[in-house]
Amino acid sequence: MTNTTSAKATALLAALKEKGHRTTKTRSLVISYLVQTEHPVAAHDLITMLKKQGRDVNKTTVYRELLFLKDEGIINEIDLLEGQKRYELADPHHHHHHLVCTKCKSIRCVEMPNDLDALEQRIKKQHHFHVTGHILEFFGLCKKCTR
Amino acid sequence: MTNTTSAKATALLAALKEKGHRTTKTRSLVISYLVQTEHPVAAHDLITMLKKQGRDVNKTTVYRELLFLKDEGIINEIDLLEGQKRYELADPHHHHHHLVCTKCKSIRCVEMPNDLDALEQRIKKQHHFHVTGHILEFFGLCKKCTR
DNA sequence: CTCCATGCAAACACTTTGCATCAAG
DNA sequence: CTTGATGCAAAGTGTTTGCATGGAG
Repeated sequence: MTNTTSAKATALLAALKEKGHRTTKTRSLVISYLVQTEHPVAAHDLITMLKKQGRDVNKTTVYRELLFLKDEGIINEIDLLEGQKRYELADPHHHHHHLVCTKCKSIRCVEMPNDLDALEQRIKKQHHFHVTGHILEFFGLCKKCTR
Repeated sequence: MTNTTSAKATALLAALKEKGHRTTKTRSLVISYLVQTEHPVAAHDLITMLKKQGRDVNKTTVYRELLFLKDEGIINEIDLLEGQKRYELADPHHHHHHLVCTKCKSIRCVEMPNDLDALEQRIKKQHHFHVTGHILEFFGLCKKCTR
C-alpha cells in the first residue's frame, strides 16, 4: 500500500481532469489504491485505507466517490453475497471472475477470456435475449482450506 | 396463484413435519408459492402474496421463514444486484441461471445443465480451488425491450 | 470567484434481534 | 402442556440525501 501514484492512476486522473473533474487528495488515493489492488474492495476497506494514509474522510465522501467512478466507467460494482458491495477497476482487457472461499472468505481473481461467448450466443438464439454482461462467481474451498 | 397445495409442496411439508417442524398456514402458503413460482421472489413479494391470501403476517415472520427454509436446504438465496435478496426452490435437477433485463427489470430462468463443468475442472487444476457452487447471471435486454 | 467536492446529520431500505405471547401437536 | 412459530418494537447494517461549508482551478 504505497503512496506512489502509478502511471495508470495518473492517466485516469488526467482523463478526469480533462472532463472538468478535480484532482483531490482523496480521489488520487482511491484511484491509486484501486489500480494496485488485485481484489475487489468494499467501501469500508477504502475508509480504512484512507485513514491509514492520514485522510480522515467521511463515509459519505467515499460512497460518493465510488458512485462517481462507477458513473465514469472507471470501476465496476460487484456483489459476492456478503451484504455489501465491492468495487474493482473496470478493465475490459482483463475480464475475470472470482473464487470466493466459503471458509476463510478470501477472494481471488481468475482471468478467463471468452469463457462464456458460446453460452451467450446460445442464449441470444434460443431466448432472443441480448446479453450485454454477466456475473460469474465461484464459491468453494481455496487451496489452504482444502487441506 | 391458486390456493391448492401441490404434491411437491405436500411432500416438503411432510418431510419438515417428520423432523419435528410444524405445518403452519404461513409455511404452507410460502412453500406452495415457491413451488409454483417460476422466478425468484423477494421477501416483499411473499408478504404481498400472503396478504392477498388473507394472511396479514408480520415481515419478521417472513424473514424467519425464509431463513428457516434456507437452513433446511429447501430454498436458495440469490442476489441480482437489486439491493434485496431473492429466493427460489433449491432444485438440483433443474440447475439454471437468470436473464435479467436491465430495462424492464424482468427476470427469466434458463436451464443449462453441465454448462460450467469444464470451467470448474480447469479451475481445480490451475488454482487448486475446489468449486462447490457458482452464481451466473446474465444482464442485457429481453426480447420485448430489444425492439 | 466559481463550482466541484466534502462533512455532518438525518433519512432510507432491507434485514435481524429480544422478548413476550400464541398455537400446533 | 411443551416448544416451535409469531407479532411488535427496536436495533443494526450498508447506503443515500439535503444542505451548508470548504477548497481546487
